[in-house]
Amino acid sequence: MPHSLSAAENFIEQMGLITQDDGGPRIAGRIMGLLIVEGQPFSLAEMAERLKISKASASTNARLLANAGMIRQTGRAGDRQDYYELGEDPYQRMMETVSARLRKVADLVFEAETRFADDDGGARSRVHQLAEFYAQSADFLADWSKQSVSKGDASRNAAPPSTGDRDDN
Amino acid sequence: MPHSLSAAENFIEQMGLITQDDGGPRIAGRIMGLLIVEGQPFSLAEMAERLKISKASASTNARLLANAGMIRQTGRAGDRQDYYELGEDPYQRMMETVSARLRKVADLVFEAETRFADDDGGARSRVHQLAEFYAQSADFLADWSKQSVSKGDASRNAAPPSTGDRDDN
DNA sequence: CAGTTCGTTCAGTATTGACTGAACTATCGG
DNA sequence: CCGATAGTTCAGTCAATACTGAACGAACTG
Repeated sequence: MPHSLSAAENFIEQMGLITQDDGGPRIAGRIMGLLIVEGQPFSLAEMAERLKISKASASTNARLLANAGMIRQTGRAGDRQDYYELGEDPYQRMMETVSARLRKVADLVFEAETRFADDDGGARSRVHQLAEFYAQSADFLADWSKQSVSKGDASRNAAPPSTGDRDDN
Repeated sequence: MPHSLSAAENFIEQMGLITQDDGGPRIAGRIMGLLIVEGQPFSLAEMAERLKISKASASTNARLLANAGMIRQTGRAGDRQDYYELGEDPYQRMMETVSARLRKVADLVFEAETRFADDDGGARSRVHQLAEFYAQSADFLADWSKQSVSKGDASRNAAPPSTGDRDDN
C-alpha cells in the first residue's frame, strides 16, 4: 500500500515538479498542492509532518508563498500556531505576481535603454521595443487579473485592455 | 576604459540576469541581448568571441533559443558557418512558448485530476479549477500572441478572447 | 518567573544544472 | 584522399541554491 501514490500525493508531487521546472523551490509547490487538495488551513508542524520536510523549510516556503499572495496566514482560537490556507483568489494573485515581475523587467530594460545614444544603428529602438513588450505584457496581465477569472462564476468575455504605446521612459 | 560597461554590454548583461532569474541559462539571455542590440546575424564563433563563452555554450544555447522560436538560423553565401538572427516576431514567439508551457502544465493537472474519486471533499473540483486556470491562461496568451503586438505598427485595442469554461478533460 | 511551545535564522550539506575543454563527426576545399 | 574548419556531444568542474538540523528568540502557560 505504500507504492502507487494516492491521487492526493500524486497531485502534490506534480505541483512540486511543476514549480521546480518553473525555477522555484519544489517544496513551495508541494505546499501549494497540499493546501489546494485539502482545502483547509494547515499549521507549519502539520505541513512538515505530512510532506516529510523540515520545520525550517515549511516556515520559509510558506512565507514565500504568502509574500507572493498565493496563500494567507490564519489562526485558530486557543492555538498559537501559525496556520496557512488558500487566499481569496489565489490564481488571480498568481497573475498579479507575474505581472509585477514583468513590470520590474520592463523597468530594467527601460533603464538600459537610456544608456544608448539616440542613434546607434537602431539598437536603441530595438531595445525600446523589448521594453515596450514587457510593459504591455505586464499591463495586459494586470488588467486581466482584475477580471474575475477561474472563479466559480467564471465570467465570460473579459474585456481587453487597450494596448497602445506607453510614454513613461 | 575597460570599466563602466558600454550601453550594449550593459544591456546584454541585464538580459543574462533577467533570464537567469526566470530560471533559464544566463548565456541564452546574453545571446538574445546580443542579437537584439546588433540587429544582424552572428555566427557561433562570433558569439563565443564577443560574449567570452565557449563554443559549446554558444552552440547549445543558440539551439535552445531557436527551438523556442525566439531566434532563427541563417546562412551566408560562400560561408559554411551557422548564423543566427532574430526571428520574424520574436516577442510573439516568446508568448507562444509561454503559452505552450502553460498548456503542458494544464494537461498535467487535468491528468492528476482524473485520479481523484468524484467526491473527495471537493478536492477534485479544486484541482479542476487549477487546471482550468492554466488552460485558460494558455488560451488567452495564445490568442493574444496572434494579434500583432509590440511590432512597429503596434495595433491598439486588441480584442480579448472569450474566456468561457472549457470541456476537454 | 520558570518551563514550553512556537517560529525564525543560520551554518553546513547536498543536489542540481550551467558551463567548459576536449574528443568526435561531418563537410568542404585543395 | 587529406587537411582544415564547423558543429555537436560528453565527461568533469564549478557555482548556485534548496534543504536540513540545531541554536536562538519570542511569546504564551502555569
